[in-house]
Amino acid sequence: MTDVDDTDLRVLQLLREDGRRTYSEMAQEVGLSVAAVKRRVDRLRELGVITGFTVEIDHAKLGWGIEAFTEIRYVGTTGVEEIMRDAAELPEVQTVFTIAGDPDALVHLRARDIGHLQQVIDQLRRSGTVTGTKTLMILGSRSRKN
Amino acid sequence: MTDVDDTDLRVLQLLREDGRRTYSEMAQEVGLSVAAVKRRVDRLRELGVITGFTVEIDHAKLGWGIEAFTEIRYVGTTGVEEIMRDAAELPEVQTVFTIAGDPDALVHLRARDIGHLQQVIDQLRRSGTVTGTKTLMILGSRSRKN
DNA sequence: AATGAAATTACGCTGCG
DNA sequence: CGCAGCGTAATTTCATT
Repeated sequence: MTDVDDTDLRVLQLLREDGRRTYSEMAQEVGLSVAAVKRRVDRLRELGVITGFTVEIDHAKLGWGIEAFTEIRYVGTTGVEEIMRDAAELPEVQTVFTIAGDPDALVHLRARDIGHLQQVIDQLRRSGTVTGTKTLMILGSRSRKN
Repeated sequence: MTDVDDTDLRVLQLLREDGRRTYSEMAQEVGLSVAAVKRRVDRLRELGVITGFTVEIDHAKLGWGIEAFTEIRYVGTTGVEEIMRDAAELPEVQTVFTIAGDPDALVHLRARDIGHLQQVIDQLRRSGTVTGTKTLMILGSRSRKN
């Protein structure tokens, strides 16, 4: 497959913790030169292991305090591509997961308030071939930090 | 609460697209000086709007091709903190979401293969006060890129 | 209070061994 | 992979509105 060694994994780990880490800092951590670390990161990008870098945002602080998952069921003729396209259009949709079995999709949503959430769910239900939804309200979450 | 203006939002958007963008590049985009953009980013970090930066990884390319959500139900006496702690221990657990109602938690998992996934689910079921699980296998996903 | 310009420091990048 | 040199970016300071 792809040959990624332990040093690559350590570099990835360091970048997961802080995606803006400097090469110099990582070089010290893994005991290589700055150039060597840069070459590894470049290579991981070319391999497609690293798909990008991004900022982590506290959406609640931006006034988007509501978070939910909505399970969606579609009529049997609906294709995966169609599901993805429909749902991923809305700005409130964080991620669309297509699922094997039941439900057909799981959509991660963010909204300003409950009213806004209801509006988004209504839009999802209206779009085409949806037969039903079930929404799970998220109270909190914890991602692995280390 | 927090005053975040349109320029801040544009900077956040630029950092969402590429978390390693230079201040110079963003400065040109938003029509401010490099120093002004840096100060805004620093301020957004202090406000807690920006919680960090990270790398986006194609886990399948690292041999973790299996992705799933597992809904978990607990006995009535189980507290939220306990749920978080138990589940977030495992390295296969990406994120633990606590849910209002039924189920009690939704856990985003990654594993190397189906056998590995089953092993992880068994561990979750064993840990303490779990009364039942239902696992949704993820076939694909699409996050909002723009 | 937030900005831009300038100066200093640090880092990114490339070619060569 | 490391080293070295040059260009670019980050960061701090200072002056301005």
